[in-house]
Amino acid sequence: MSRKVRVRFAPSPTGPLHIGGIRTALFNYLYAKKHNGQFILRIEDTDQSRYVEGAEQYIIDALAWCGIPYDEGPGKEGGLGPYRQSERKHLYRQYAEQLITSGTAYYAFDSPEELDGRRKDHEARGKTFIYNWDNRLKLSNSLSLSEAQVRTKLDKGEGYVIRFKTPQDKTLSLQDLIRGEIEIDTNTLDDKVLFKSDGMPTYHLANIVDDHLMEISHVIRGEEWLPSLALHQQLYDAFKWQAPEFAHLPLILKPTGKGKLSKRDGEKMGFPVYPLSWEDFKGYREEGYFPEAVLNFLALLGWNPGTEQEIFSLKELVGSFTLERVHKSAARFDPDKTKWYNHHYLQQKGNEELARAFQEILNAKGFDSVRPGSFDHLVRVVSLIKDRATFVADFWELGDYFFLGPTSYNEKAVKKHWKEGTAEILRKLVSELDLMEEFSSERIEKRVKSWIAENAVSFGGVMLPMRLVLAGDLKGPHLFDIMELIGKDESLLRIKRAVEFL
RNA sequence: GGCCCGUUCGUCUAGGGGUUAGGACGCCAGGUUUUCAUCCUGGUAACAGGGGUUCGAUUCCCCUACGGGCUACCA
Repeated sequence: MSRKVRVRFAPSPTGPLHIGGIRTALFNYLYAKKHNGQFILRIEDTDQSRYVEGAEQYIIDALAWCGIPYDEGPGKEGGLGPYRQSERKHLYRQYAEQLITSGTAYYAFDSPEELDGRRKDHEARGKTFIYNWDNRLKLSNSLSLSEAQVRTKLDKGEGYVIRFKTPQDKTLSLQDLIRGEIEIDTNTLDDKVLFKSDGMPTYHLANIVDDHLMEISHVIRGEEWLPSLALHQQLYDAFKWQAPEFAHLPLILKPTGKGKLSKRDGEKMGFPVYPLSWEDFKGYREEGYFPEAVLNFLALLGWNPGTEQEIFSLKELVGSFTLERVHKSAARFDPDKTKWYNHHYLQQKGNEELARAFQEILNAKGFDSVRPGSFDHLVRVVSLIKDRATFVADFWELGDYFFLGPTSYNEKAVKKHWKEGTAEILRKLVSELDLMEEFSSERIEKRVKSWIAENAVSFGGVMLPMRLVLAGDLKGPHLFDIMELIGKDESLLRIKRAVEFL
């Protein structure tokens, strides 16, 4: 009864994958790995007119960046390929014809223009035209025409499509792993095109044929496919093939407003909807998100383990994932939570790793070395500021004063903390600190504290202005740590400069 | 319009015939930090509405409303 688990992610290369697609891929991957099965990538490029250059590579790169590798797919033959439908083109016609022979499909000669005309006509009258049991005998097809007429048309090479002949007056009982039983009255269905006049199959045919040939056991896809389930199930029955099990995932909706998430939302609201950048649209990778954060967030959108655990590694997800716990209802995408996850994962990273990433940003800004010293120094900087960072790129904003003296001072802070005697106090303190040999955080702290005590000045009256002149603002980690890291000369220079300036 | 799917705090969600309806994000407050942030503690806030069934319904059923999807020789 139970088959070997083989699932597939089957995107169409019509553009970049967005995070909804990534989540579908992820759930397929999790299900496969949970059951020691295979995760297959199949490129559904049967519509030549919508093919977008680079989209397939994008899909492959995106999956790789996310860390959900496929076991079989383009460039990774598994014996049941090829995995690009355009390369399987020759396979499909025979299956469509097989259905004609068995009486479950028929040739239709109506031109797209004719059909379009009918649709418009019906629409004008407030009705909807669908090609179905009710009207197919009034249309031009091998059901309404005589055998001789059909023969003639075919011989003449007239364009045709092959349509599925939906049965009449039947109630279909469909099973969905997430939604349970769904009943459909076949009279509400239309006779879908299976094979197009350009010699290519439609999605429906290619999908069923390939899933069968590739021995797919479970079809896990977005909810937008739910209406097609009736057709697909009937196709399996018509071929007398064992159908895979189906699971339709809830959709991902935009953060606010109506509708499902689209690429425009990210643009408007300032968060990525794509894993990788695509043209003008920024990707998660480029915005500084970690793949583990994206995956963790996506996994909890529409699924939960039933416990209060929120942090999951991919491995843990594989262990906990079940389709039974996938939701029925659509989920709104929440950019804030994604950031929270990223903050969490950033804290998990080692300082060296983060320093290396930060180094790249510094290089780009023209700092090839931070201070004589460098990498170790950078690691220390990172260790001091990382807990307040969500992205590696935040490090600059958070710690620019480690690399550059302030070019301006926070006005409000100056107004509040730069009093009349402040300059004089700092001038004296500089002379005091100048005597120091070992300029370590600990020593500086000791020295400053005792100096404050001896001179009977207030702590805040010294510390706040000092911070202001060293960092340009009232922000940052322990002041003496900052001083040690930027060094004695630079520290004193900054103070002197400020005393003159302010 | 037709068909289908759905509906617990603002958001992601747990729960399930009798609960103070739990957690997380966000937000707010307090604490820590003589700064800012992190962090810690606390707080705010929800069962769409109406009918049933039942001793009792947020939980089961029906209707309505609302949300969403599909309705192509696109996937």
